[in-house]
Amino acid sequence: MQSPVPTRGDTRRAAILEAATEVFMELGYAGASVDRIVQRAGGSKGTVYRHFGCKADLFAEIITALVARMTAPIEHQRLGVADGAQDLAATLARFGQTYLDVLVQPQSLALYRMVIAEGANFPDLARVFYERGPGQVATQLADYLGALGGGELPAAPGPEVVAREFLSLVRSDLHQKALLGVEIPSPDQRASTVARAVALFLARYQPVPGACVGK
Amino acid sequence: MQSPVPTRGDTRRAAILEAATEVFMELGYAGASVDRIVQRAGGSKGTVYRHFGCKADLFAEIITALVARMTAPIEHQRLGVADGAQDLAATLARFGQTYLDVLVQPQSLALYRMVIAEGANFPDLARVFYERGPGQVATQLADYLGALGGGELPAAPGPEVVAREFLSLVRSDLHQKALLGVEIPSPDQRASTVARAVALFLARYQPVPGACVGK
DNA sequence: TTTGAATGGTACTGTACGGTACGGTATCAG
DNA sequence: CTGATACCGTACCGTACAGTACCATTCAAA
Repeated sequence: MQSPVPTRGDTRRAAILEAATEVFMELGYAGASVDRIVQRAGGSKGTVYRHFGCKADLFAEIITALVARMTAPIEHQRLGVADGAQDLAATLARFGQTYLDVLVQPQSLALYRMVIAEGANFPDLARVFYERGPGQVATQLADYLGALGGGELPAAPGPEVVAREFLSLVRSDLHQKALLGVEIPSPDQRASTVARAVALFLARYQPVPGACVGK
Repeated sequence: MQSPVPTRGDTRRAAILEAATEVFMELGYAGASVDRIVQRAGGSKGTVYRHFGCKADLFAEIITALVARMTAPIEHQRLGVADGAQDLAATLARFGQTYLDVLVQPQSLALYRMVIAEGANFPDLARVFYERGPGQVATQLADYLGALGGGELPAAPGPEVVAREFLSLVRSDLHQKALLGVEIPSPDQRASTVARAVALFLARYQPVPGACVGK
């Protein structure tokens, strides 16, 4: 990938990225000044512009890095079909819990706020954020559900739609409230929300064998 | 309420409010300059400051007005229990459809973006927005569901939680995608999403009489 | 018609920002 | 040791912004 021994430039670049990430997450793109970033990173303004060209490019690089960092714990959840379908409930619960925990952590909230706030000024960035972030998570879950086969889940609307339904149940309104700064949900709240999402989801898509399937 | 014949000050004030609303919704709070608002409203800068004091106060007044305007079509849906419970599906569908249509219209999206973007700088405003906006809608639906009685809906988690589950199903990920500017959902998409939300919701909470209630 | 308040137009102040220029200094390869 | 390159510190430029000051004009009430 890259040289194992970081040059001086690499160190400086990393320090600027780290400081800028913090400042951007605290103040947003418009609210963060380059001078403030330099102040936290140490060093000089010219170095920032030599490495990143302009404030917008620095921002773009940070956002894409943050998306990857945010989705990492979720993508790391390898949704194996081999476990068998009777573990569907447990798998969904685990996946949903990780998803929700990631969503409401402060860094994710700051990232969401930045992308939503600057979406009009950085349309490409907003698209990349969605595709590599929420969209990717939905696709991951959809692939798992699709691989389970039609035996368990009715393929009526396609696994993508079903996956998005589940994820929206998991988000509930906790994500919205957290985004607005109204309330950060407690771990208990999150756990019970996930549990209810799984129950509601399976009540529809995994009827007990022998039960009457409505309509 | 107020004098039926508007004074000159009233008309001027209204014109400024209208122009400022447009500019704020297009450019956000930080991106909108007072000069730009004056340019669109006509008149002079001094008049703006005489009527509203400062930019932040003007913004606050506009946000609260927008919340009321946004929720009006939803609150206007009087959820009557008298219709009987067999119309639960139709009621939910109608309510959910109105809710989703309102959510993805450009003005609502602009409002959400502004509040999320400036939530850190206007924490009180964010709280008011949530309580009088999404929170109020959820309460409205919860009151209806609660009034239906335990016969139809198991009061297990309380109607508030159940209402929020339904609304999150209706939002699905359409609201998120629209907020990010990735995709404005078509009327067909919205309708089918609402239909699926109702079906999924009722499959759990309104089992066909005589059917086996899982667990 | 007169009088006082509200308005329009414009110029202004102070400040903050993104970005650049430049001289002195540290780092590293040859 | 020598040269080239990157870095630091700082000063600077142009611009944009929120908010104020001032005066001529317009409006509405008496």
